[in-house]
Amino acid sequence: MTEPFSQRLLRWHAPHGRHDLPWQVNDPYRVWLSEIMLQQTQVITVIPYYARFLERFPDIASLANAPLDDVLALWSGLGYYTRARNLHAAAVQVRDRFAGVFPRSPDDIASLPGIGRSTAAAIAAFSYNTQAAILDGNVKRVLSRWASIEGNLASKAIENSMWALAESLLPAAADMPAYTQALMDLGATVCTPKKPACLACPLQDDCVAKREGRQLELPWPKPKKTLPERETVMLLLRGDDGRLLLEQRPPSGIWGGLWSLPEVATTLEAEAAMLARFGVRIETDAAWPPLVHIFTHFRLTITPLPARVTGVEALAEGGLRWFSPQQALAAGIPTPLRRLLLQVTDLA
DNA sequence: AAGCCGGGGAG
DNA sequence: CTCCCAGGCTT
Repeated sequence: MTEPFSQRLLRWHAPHGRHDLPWQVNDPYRVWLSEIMLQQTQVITVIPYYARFLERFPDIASLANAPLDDVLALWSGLGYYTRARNLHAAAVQVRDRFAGVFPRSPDDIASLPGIGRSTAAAIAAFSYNTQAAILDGNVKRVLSRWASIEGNLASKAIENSMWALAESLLPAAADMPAYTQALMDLGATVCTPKKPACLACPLQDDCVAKREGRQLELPWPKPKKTLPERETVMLLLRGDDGRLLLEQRPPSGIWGGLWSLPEVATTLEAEAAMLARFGVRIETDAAWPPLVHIFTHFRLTITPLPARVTGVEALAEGGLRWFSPQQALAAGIPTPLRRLLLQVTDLA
């Protein structure tokens, strides 16, 4: 009779798991913040953002009472900016709906914006020893191999069965924090996508994929599609004092809520478009060489177009604002603009 | 059920 | 280059 799934994981985790990550503390705010930052983002990337964020917003109250722009500025470069918007909105809800105390039940936690079933379970398990299962990319890979689950992991049927399996494997409440961490660590360090270290795995004895030698065939790969190509022209509108004119983007969509350069479809229509949209007269110079930015779902070619503003009376309208290069770098801006600004400041 | 939403690490 | 990461929300 082999030891239960959870006990083998716990026994493996004690010597081989990750025990010194900065958010491994008994504080729901820090756990929550880390879980949001870690959504679709690797640990090594998150660590410096997490430290800066916590220094500026040490508790939920300071986050709830801060302007959204300050939150976005600290999120700048991390991507998926809806996470920052939801994080701020959720802090406000904790303040107003839960009297400033982070909620305890998974359902209450998942009622906050940006927190779904898996993230709510992780927060509750780490903070309150709650017996709730997580189901993230790591767990899906581990379970799909261990139980030899075929099919597209994104499909509803597969997902439902994996939730049920994950719930059935939970240990006693006191073991939930270590168990939840162990599952993540196993997926990140042993049951990896490319070269799983099955001989180091505590689940190798009853892993169906291992037994059948099909570790590399599971989980099924996501159907891939070719990246669409898009193009845009970003206006480098500089004032006599060297400042740049930025436009705040709409709340939803790419780079939602961030400050970026005004965009037009083509270099030829730049002057007419700026006049029509903002009542601003500009004169353009020669375009700079384009730079390419890769998203998950498309490839964006950006042509920087330097220009001068010749009529400034309408600038209060339309979400436009002057930024010095240093101010812009400290604001919530998308990564390609950060790269572009570093070129500009080098030239200045 | 499928699409949208960033950026970067790793191989 | 490709794959995918401590997913959730919208349609």
